[in-house]
Amino acid sequence: MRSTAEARRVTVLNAAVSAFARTGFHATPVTTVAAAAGISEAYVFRLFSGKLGLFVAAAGACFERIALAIEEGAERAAGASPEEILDAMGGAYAELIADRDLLLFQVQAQAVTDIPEIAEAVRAGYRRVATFVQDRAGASDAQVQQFFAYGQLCHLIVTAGLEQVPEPWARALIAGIRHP
Amino acid sequence: MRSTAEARRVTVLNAAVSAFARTGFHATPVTTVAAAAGISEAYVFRLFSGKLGLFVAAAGACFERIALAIEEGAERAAGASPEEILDAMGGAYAELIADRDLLLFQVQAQAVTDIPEIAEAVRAGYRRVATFVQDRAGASDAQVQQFFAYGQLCHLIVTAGLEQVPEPWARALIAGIRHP
DNA sequence: CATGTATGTAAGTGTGCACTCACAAACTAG
DNA sequence: CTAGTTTGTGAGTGCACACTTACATACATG
Repeated sequence: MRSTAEARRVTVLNAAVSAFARTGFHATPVTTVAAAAGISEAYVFRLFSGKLGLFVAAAGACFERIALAIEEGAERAAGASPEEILDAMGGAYAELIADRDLLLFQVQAQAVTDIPEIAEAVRAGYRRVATFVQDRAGASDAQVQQFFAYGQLCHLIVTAGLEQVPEPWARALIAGIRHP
Repeated sequence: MRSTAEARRVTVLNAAVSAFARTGFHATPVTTVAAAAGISEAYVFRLFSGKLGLFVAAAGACFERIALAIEEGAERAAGASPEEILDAMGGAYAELIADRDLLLFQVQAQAVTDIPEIAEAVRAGYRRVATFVQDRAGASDAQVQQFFAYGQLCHLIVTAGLEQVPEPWARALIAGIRHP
């Protein structure tokens, strides 16, 4: 035994988040994930229940990492006002998605919510993050809503590549957003 | 000649926006679009330059309809304050995406921006809408940004099916958003 | 060492789908 | 009527990819 199955699963999930982030569920062959993880395609199918199971597990890993980062951000602003805590959470999130994999994976997951298992995974992910933001920051409904609205705006900025667009409309959409 | 090629193209594009909205670029066979348009798959390939050409043309049609709706909304609030014009535009947009095809198509398009032609089509679409909002409403950068941020929040609400979720975090994200 | 179990893979199999081609029917122009 | 153009399709072709099966190799335990 070179490795335990559980350790392999972690490796594969990291590769899966990256691969699915780039090309999405349907356009990402399992072979690509397997190659990135350094194992055979057949073994991926033994470790996860089909491509769908792999994607759902990757979604879990993705939101897990997001939730952890936001919790960490909240730690740094412990005891401050809701606005300051939200700001710290936003900063932690901005740092986390600098490499774009986690952001793009969310976009890809939202695009395949016609598959019920994925829709449920997406809801579960946002449930975890949203309830935490609401409880931990002590933020109002409107503040939580705003937090997620501008988070979703980041998705547009990154997928459309607006950082590279010098025109005024693009600059307006980017203005003040951290790190897209 | 039953119909002219140009008329067929319009029919096919309507079918394409609907079909791609539901299952996305990679998971939507051209056969599905052809069947919905009532013609053969082979003829779709003659009318458009491949599946990619069809998707890009559908994106054009999608943003065209969005732009028209927003312009119409602006008409109704002609001469009012920026806030009121933005509100009228938002209302017109909310009406338009009641059937969800146009909203879901945008989500699907954003998910396949790794294909350069699609990325450019997405940018062109948002360029048109954003510049119009900015110019016509006379809105500040921050107002335009907010307009799009809450528009993107609608994408999340619809794809994750949050209207059906009774939990507090979901209610907070939906609160005050028109018609999702 | 023998037996059992977990880790790992090479080599298929079947299917779905993008795209093509040869051909047909309708319409137009002279 | 004939010749040419446009609209339209049925029947392929080839390839990519999800998933399986049979088999190999490492490690543990008695």
